[in-house]
Amino acid sequence: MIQDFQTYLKTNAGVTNRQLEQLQDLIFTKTYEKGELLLDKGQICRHTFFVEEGLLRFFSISEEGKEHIIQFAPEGWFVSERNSICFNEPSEYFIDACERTTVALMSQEFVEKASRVSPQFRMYNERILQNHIRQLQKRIKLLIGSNAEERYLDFVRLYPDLMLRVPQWMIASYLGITPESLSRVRKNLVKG
Amino acid sequence: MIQDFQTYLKTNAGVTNRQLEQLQDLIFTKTYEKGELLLDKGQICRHTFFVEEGLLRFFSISEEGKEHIIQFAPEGWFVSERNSICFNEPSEYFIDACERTTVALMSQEFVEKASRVSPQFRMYNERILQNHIRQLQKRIKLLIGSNAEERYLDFVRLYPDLMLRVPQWMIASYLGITPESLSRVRKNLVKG
DNA sequence: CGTCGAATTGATGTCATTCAACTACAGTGG
DNA sequence: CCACTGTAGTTGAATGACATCAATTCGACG
Repeated sequence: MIQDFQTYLKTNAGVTNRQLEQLQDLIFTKTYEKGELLLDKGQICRHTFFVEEGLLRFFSISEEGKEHIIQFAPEGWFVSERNSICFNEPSEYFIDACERTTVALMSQEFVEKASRVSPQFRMYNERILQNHIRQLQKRIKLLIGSNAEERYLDFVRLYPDLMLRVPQWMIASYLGITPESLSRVRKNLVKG
Repeated sequence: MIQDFQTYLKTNAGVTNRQLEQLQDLIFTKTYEKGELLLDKGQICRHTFFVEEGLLRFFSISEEGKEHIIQFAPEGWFVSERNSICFNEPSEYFIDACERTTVALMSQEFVEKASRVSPQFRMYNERILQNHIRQLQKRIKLLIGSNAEERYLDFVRLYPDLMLRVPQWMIASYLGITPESLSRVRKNLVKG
């Protein structure tokens, strides 16, 4: 599936063709190979990424060297390191590509100009933030209130397609358990 | 400590006296007694609450009847159920007062008008959202990557004053562990 | 075919939960 | 003023969930 950035803005945010024209010179896309880093820890993050095709992964690495996946971003999703973008601090997180991925790059300049020329964009952008908060809160609720099995089932229900696209150990890392544990959870579900 | 809403907007968001004047008829405050509900599950949330004095608690209750605290809101913090406000859905969460609490009520009408008359307010409001997302991401990182002790230490470091204001079982509920476990974690820290 | 990473499985260990008993303390009513 | 009650917090013993470590299998790919 491909999700063209400008088409997305038109259909979902209600941005008009005229408004888009004014933004043309600030819209860039870029393709990253599987495994390639879009953002390294310590870097200042300059863009919000919109995924047109492929899959990104937003994660941290603990002192013991373990990866913890905070978020997946498939087609039609946004990711960025807000610490870094808003407050000009070095990133605490990594972003890389789980598959060959094409993204639209939204600089702060783009976001500001788009917000100025398109009230629809500004509104939609805020909606995105609100929605993101909802999701994160729900995830926290699951993490503090549910066991591995329930969290896995919720993941499957929410992101059925990701199931098929990401290796199991990444799902385990997203759920906050070990790959071995996830394997056993799955085994239990099949026979149970 | 008291955090007057209008003073807060002036100092932190850069809202001017003139702008505030235009908003006077949309600003209301209300005081809730300890234990009183500000938002019940199933209700539609009509306001974002700004805490002027006291302490609020944003939480859910599982099927087994256990409370899971998603967020605390002491003086100078905002809380709301975004599901409910933005998308007009019945709330999945509760908000209640841990202490006698005075809040400023921001209706959607207020937020919209304030955003119109005060670009500073609009910008600040967006910053609040961005910052909220940062925090939630950090909390998720802790929940999937750290054990009870580390999460507790992080909590103490981040919210030293809350330590003294909320009962231990609430902190446990926030950390995603049982009160008994938290008691043991604390015991270990003292002797260790 | 051989290699490498992903996934499974078993044995064992660790951390947190559960259940129950007990202490401490604040509030209530006699 | 003291007994009664309820809630918070602590502690112990048993259990359960998930982690760890090690061995094996599976499958993709050069």
